[in-house]
Amino acid sequence: MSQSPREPFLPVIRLLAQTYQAFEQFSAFHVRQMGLTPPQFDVVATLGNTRGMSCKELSEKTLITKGTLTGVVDRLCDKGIVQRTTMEHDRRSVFVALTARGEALFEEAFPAHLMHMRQAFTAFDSKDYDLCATELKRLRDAFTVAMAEVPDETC
Amino acid sequence: MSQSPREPFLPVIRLLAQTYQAFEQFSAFHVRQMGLTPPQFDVVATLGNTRGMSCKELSEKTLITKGTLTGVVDRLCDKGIVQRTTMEHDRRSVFVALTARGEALFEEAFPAHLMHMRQAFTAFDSKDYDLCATELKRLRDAFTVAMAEVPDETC
DNA sequence: TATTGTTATACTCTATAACTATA
DNA sequence: TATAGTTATAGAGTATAACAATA
Repeated sequence: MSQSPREPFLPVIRLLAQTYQAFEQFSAFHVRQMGLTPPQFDVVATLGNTRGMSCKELSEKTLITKGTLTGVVDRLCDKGIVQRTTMEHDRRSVFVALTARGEALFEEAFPAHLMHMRQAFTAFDSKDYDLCATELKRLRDAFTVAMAEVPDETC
Repeated sequence: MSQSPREPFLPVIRLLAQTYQAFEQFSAFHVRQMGLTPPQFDVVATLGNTRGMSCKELSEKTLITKGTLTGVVDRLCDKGIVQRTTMEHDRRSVFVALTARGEALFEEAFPAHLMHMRQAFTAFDSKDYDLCATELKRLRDAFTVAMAEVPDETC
């Protein structure tokens, strides 16, 4: 039923979507068991093993836009997992860091999450990882380059 | 700064997330220019070149759960892009199809979207597509298998 | 009883832009 | 003026479960 591949990238796009959805489903399933949403877990994982960072930096690393990040951080504050402090040298900046409780959650949840994810890779050897990483990198860069060339079209 | 790769799958997961985000950004940018959200476009693209299908089938193809799908289809109905009809032989089912206007949108928007997406793949040859597809398939199946083995853990 | 779809909750995230306070 | 964050809007998608109609 599939047409002749006049658009040879279509299967790749479809596969990428399917792969990500499968990953998301598998990952989010476990994340929610820890009482976090995927974006919240993303923030916690980013703050883990650091002393904290500004909202700007956090936004860049998680790719969550600043407006949305405020809300996500709000909810993590409510849960007592992260805390905000204004920075001394630039009082426009807000420093976000894990609380003691957040640290504890990270120490426990992150390894547990790794263990969960590891189950998906039991059949992979180091050559497989390399191949996979190489192809993903190529794809990622293709989209990134294409996106960088587009924005002018907006106006 | 990156630790020794005790978890060799971590780079792969990170790359997958980055790749999908880059794709999403590039794709959604164009989808929104057509006045649709990504899930709405997904539905329109699935209905395109078909005579329509039940919500159940639509839900399976788009991976949008039935509860959410009702809302997405509602909004597409409001826009006059799809229409619902109850099915004769099984009156529990609802048949969803593009309207004439929806068809027109599809005929115009889908090729335009393909052209947009094609820009990301200018550097790919047929060998690249194959490699990429192979690795994505392996990853997708790994997550799918792992997910299938997990649910019992829930109880 | 099982299935299809809608409804009802209650959140969470999203985009966008205006706004505040610094710098 | 420019930057970092927050707030304000207005949607839109999500999970979940209860529900109605039909099979």
